[in-house]
Amino acid sequence: MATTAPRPEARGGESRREALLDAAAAMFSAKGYDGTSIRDIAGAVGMLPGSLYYHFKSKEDLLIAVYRKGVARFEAAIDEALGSTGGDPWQAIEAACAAHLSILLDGGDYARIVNPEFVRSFPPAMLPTLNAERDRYERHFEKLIAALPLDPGTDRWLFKVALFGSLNWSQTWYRKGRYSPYDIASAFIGMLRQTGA
Amino acid sequence: MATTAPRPEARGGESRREALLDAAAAMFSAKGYDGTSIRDIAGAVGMLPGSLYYHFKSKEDLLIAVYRKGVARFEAAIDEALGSTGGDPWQAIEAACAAHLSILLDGGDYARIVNPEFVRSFPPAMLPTLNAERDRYERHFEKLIAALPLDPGTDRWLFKVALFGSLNWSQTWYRKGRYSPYDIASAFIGMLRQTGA
DNA sequence: GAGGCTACCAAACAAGTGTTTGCTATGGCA
DNA sequence: TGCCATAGCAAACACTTGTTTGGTAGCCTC
Repeated sequence: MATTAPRPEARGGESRREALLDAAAAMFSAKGYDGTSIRDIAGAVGMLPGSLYYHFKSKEDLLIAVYRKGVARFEAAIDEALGSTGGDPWQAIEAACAAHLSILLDGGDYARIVNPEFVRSFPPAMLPTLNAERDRYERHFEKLIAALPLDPGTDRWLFKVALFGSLNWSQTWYRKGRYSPYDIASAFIGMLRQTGA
Repeated sequence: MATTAPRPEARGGESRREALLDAAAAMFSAKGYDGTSIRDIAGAVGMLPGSLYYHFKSKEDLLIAVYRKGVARFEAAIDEALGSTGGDPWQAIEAACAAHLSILLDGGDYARIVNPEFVRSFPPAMLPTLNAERDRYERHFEKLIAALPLDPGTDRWLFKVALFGSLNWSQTWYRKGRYSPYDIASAFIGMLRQTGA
């Protein structure tokens, strides 16, 4: 919970804003956007509700900031994963999937918020802003899929949504222990791999 | 919206309860559980908020009733689909997937509510009740997967969650027109089918 | 035609919501 | 020493929420 905050009581500049973000991410992911009140979030960092409005101009503004941080984590993870992969396209996409899963499943509270099905519970007015953010991320995968040697008849777009479905759905059933993110990525890609091999 | 209601102004017995369920399903699926108020639902059928409590003892009670109807639609659909299939296990699961998708994507408002990611936005106390309902449904698919001739190394449980992920995720991207539920089921099973064939 | 059941109205209740406002203690800078 | 931005407190505002309560019009039955 307490990140590496300098001192709790310090009149600390950027760290207070960061603490609010952490608290918001934790409570949004645990109780949903509507289920979390400004009072909850402010209270979690020892602040009064009104004071939060010094740092964020609205509750929606706070959510957007949390969401952006979430997407950034995913992007950083696959950037790193793709940096250390050879030229084999199947190996590349497996690495990207493993990175995606490791953030989705063990990436903390920020990651849980990026799930589109979670996003549906947000105020509809925010959807365009948030989706644009996520679309950019998904384009990395489209490139990787374009490089795969698939059967000629395979619809690559359907391939993408099938893969993304399997990956993102794992949030629903995943529990720590039995499978690692890498196990899952390897198994899923294995099931799809026979195609054209 | 207006189903086949007898007469709007009728002091109608069971049909009024049904009308409330329809309105609740529509609004829950459109604006979420928290985003929908008792006043919205009652107003949609020309009722005052307090009157709704004659038919349902609480908002949660109403949600459970809607959810039950949703699950029932899925079960009826695959029961029917499996009734008219031959002995080929791949054909059977493809038919079940198509039935599942046709309800998920074109089955109206009730179906949208059954999605586990949607359920996460409900009051946590209701989760056990709702999940038990859904687990029973998923067991149909486990049986179908058990009958598939897969590679020896394939983890059938992971196969199930991968397939379910692909299917249920389609709610996120599906738009009427381009692909039919049957197209999607056929393509997804096709991608997984090479295994052991 | 009296009683009771069904289905609903009308009005309120208490609690919680996001947000605004006015004010103040603190610390750096000139 | 005086000034000003920072960061937050304290208290209220206007509104919405799920729910309860008391009453009542219409119908069916005896």
